[in-house]
Amino acid sequence: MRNTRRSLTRESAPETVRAPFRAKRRLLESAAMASLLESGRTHTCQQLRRDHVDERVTLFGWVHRRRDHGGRIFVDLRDREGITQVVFGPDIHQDTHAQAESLRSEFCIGIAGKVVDRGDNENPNMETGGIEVEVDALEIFSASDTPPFTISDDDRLETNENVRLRYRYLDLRRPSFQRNFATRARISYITRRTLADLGFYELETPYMVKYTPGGARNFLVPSRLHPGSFYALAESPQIYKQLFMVAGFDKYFQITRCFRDEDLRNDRQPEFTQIDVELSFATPERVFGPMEQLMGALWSEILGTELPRPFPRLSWQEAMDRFGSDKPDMRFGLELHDATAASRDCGFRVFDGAPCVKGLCVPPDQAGGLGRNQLDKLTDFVKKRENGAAKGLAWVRVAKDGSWEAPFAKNVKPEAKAAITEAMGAEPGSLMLFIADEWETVHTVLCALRLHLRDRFELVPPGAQWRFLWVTDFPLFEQNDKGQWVSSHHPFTSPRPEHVDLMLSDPGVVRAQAYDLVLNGNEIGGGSIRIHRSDVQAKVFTALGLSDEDARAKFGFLLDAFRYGPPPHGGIALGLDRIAMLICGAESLRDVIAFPKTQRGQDLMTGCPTPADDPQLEELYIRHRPLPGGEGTGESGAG
RNA sequence: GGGGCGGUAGUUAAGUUGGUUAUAACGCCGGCCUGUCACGCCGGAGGUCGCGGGUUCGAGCCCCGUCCGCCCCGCCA
Repeated sequence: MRNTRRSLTRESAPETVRAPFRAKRRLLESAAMASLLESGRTHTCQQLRRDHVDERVTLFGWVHRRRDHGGRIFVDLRDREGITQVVFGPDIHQDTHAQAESLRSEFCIGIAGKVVDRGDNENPNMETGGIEVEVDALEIFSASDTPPFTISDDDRLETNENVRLRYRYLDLRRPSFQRNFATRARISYITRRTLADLGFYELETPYMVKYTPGGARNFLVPSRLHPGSFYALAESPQIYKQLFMVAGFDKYFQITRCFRDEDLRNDRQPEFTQIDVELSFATPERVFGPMEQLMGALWSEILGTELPRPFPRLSWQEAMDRFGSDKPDMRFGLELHDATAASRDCGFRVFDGAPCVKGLCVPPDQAGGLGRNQLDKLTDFVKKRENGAAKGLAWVRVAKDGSWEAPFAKNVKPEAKAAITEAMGAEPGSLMLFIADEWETVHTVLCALRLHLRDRFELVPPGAQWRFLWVTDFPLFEQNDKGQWVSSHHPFTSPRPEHVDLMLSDPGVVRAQAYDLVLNGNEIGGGSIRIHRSDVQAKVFTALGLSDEDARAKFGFLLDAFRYGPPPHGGIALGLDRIAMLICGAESLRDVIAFPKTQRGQDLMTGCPTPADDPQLEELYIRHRPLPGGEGTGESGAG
């Protein structure tokens, strides 16, 4: 449907006029076909330089752009490596020049000819701009419909994402994508080489696994052989890699796909790739070492950057206190300051009534950029975060004499003002921004505000900075919205040994031997030391409110395995897609995943997911309920 | 589940208070052109204004609903 009109305009009119010419050209094409493809290309479209002048070369690629001057036709020939200008002319080769008149964008062709120096006509904007190829043989491997958008990295030709996703194979032809996927391939290669050299076995685990409750929502796969039963797509190889340790494999890694049926984001896809690692006789440091080595190899070989090692470590508590985040962006300051103690009984009801009062102190040189209007916008910003958890933003401008300019200034006792100003590290001209609320709200909102100001004031100095960070000692448990204790990481995470006895009496303070690898505010990996002692595991299940029967039903096979001499072990999983995104400088995960899904989980190219046929469903003994808002016809496909 | 931005020619966009034949650029088609490199010049074709309903003498524009894309919160390590 979509190309009918275009092909008509292209084909119909000239077909009659040019029929004899075309017949002749077909003969020429078929004659060339045998030779060029057969003999193969001699170079890529990136290689030729002045050194190659006078050589006879063969290039294969796509018509990137065509400039027809009548007596001269210039074609920019593009392959995955680069672009080379090739030129046709009657004085170079009469028939080939005539043949080249039919070339259009994205035709896939092969050319042969002589490399010539462009002399004064060189193009300094092209790496191959010093030369061109004078073509004496052209082979059109295949023609192309007019592409729906121009294959280019030029911002001025930017196309809507839905169109690009529908023609993903064309979008991927752009030079920037070609580069990203070349980089991604190198990341995979360097990862395999580095970890293999360190003695890790690359082993595979199943994708179709037993459903385990908790954590992310699973995709389900119905079993035909067991009607009414389902596999789950693995949300991670977690349990299997632990069983590898029980099996005595000692060190394992895998570059593997994981599946999670949760809502999508810029940096979250329903299927994504992890570098999954586990090792026996592990301590956190024995996990960090190889991972730092891996990161070092990636950054060194791909970006030419030598990362300072070891990476800094920060406890979860300190990360939260100072940055309000368990994945702080360490490239700039603007840390959180605690004014809770200083503002006790200060007279301002909002502060007095809050369990936690903390804030950011914007230094004088940036504070000037925040007028009343801007502050109102910041207030709106914080009110909208976390489903509107924060009730407002309190701001104070510190005047030259240290006095306060703030809507509520006269409510606050003078001695409290001084104490708060001091606690915030403010000086004359500073702007203090406070959130007074529950501990969690204060920190999450200030974290969001901190990142917002980072972007607003461009607080990250220009130039690539890579601030890796290990965040350690996460809480072992957290409370869900029903007040139940649940695992922060997963139930096999080991508590710090000295906290084992606190698990039942004071679960909230127990810290886990769990850690995240953070880079510039992005979580790029996370892992833990696992529990290998059944008495400790039993206490965790008790703390989680899991009965023996429940635990056996859910994880019986693992508990059984752990009765046979499990080694102490631990590991980590790194997000390969996110790492690729950061190394490539991409803004979205979609830029480093070849065939991504949209935010609603669809593949716009294939149109999936699609309703299943009745016979398929019948075979699986599946019948779905009436669809929301529909008649139950399964009508939910793309429109 | 919630908030925000967007959807007009193949593509990117403009479109006034609701008013006659919906504009432009790029692309496409035809012609010309031997040094372009975002080639240039002349001519031409191309529209279900996302979809459905409503208000109106009249809707791209106003109202209601709905679909799709992106960003964010919840959710998710």
